[in-house]
Amino acid sequence: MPLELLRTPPPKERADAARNRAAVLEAAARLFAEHGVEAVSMDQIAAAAGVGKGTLFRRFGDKSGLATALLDARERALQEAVLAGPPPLGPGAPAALRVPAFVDAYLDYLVAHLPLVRMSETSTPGARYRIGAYRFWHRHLAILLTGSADPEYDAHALLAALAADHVGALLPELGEDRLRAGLRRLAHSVPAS
Amino acid sequence: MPLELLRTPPPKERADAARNRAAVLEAAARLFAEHGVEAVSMDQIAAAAGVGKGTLFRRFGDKSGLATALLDARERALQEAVLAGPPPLGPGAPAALRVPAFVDAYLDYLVAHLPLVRMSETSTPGARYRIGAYRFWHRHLAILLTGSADPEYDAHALLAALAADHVGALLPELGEDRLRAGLRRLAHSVPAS
DNA sequence: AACGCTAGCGGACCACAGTCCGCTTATGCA
DNA sequence: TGCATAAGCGGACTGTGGTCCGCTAGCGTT
Repeated sequence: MPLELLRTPPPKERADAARNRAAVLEAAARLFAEHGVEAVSMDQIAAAAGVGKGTLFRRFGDKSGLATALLDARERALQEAVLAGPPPLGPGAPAALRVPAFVDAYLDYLVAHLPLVRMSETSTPGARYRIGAYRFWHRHLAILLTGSADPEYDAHALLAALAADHVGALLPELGEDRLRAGLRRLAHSVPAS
Repeated sequence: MPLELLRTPPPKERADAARNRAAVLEAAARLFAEHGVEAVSMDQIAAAAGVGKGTLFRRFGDKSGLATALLDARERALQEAVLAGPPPLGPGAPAALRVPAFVDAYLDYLVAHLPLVRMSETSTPGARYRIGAYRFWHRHLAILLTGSADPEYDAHALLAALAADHVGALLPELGEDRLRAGLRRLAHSVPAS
């Protein structure tokens, strides 16, 4: 789903469109919370929002786009904490501390919203890598990993360990603490290579 | 998809069932090669194999199960090379060499069959981690990584960097050589932590 | 206030994955 | 060779994601 569907575009939005968008997001949030992301169909969401199916899809592209839109506020908060928040997550701390801090914070975000993130990442093959947020995190990490033989690759590798599907599978198997510890070690060892 | 659908089970298979299985695999291989995995529907495969849709699904569970079955021979060859082939991929070499050798060999396998592996891994959330082959590779790596603070976790982390979706996204972006180099560095640095 | 233009609407429609169940037929046994 | 049984078959059916296009109504203009 193209980025302009997720951020409000300069050409201002018509009043009914804005109303519908809000209604859809509200209905989706309610239904997802109530029945689980997987169990709710787009038809149901459209009906609950009092909106046609076409509207739903034109606005959000597909189901994963809707999930991404619902996550947008949360994700943006994390992005701002990284860009301008207090260290070590924000700027001011050495990279060796900022990388683990990011991994930690992102894991928090992930466990708090796993089903939604999973939906937003795994609907279509490669969807994760096309989302704007992925590019943001990748860029952030690549900059912190300057000094590695290939910061770009290492950033991708670290993010692979933070994929929703991966974390979702490991969480029940290893438990959150062990997962977090492993991730921290990884965050520590990757840039050292 | 349960494992018993993929390996021939002890209670021997009826003759027509065997014929149908072969016909389906052959038709699927041909259609996939001809039009691409994504572009072929289960209906088409059933029709081309001269078989009912029900047969198709009873035998292979779902589309990802069919992909897995098509990969089975290749994957098993790799497994045998790891279990009993010449070092450094097979036993006899030190773990510090066997891990990169595995990563290398698996990447070869992956680039040779990306669309099929992708289908087998990403059809359903978490599918990858339920396939028998994943467990095999995980176990193999965990044993080689004895000495790490958490071999189980590190094995998962290394496999995350070998996920079909991940490799599929990085291949066009970084190119195969850079990807392979990064992977090798990762294979080298992970157990050291 | 009336008008025209176009962004936006909505639900009929399509293709596809996956299920179900009454029928067929291979197989083991007498 | 004929029979009984259940493994196997196949295609009609369902629910879902996603598309399409003729109609509606918000908004800028005069």
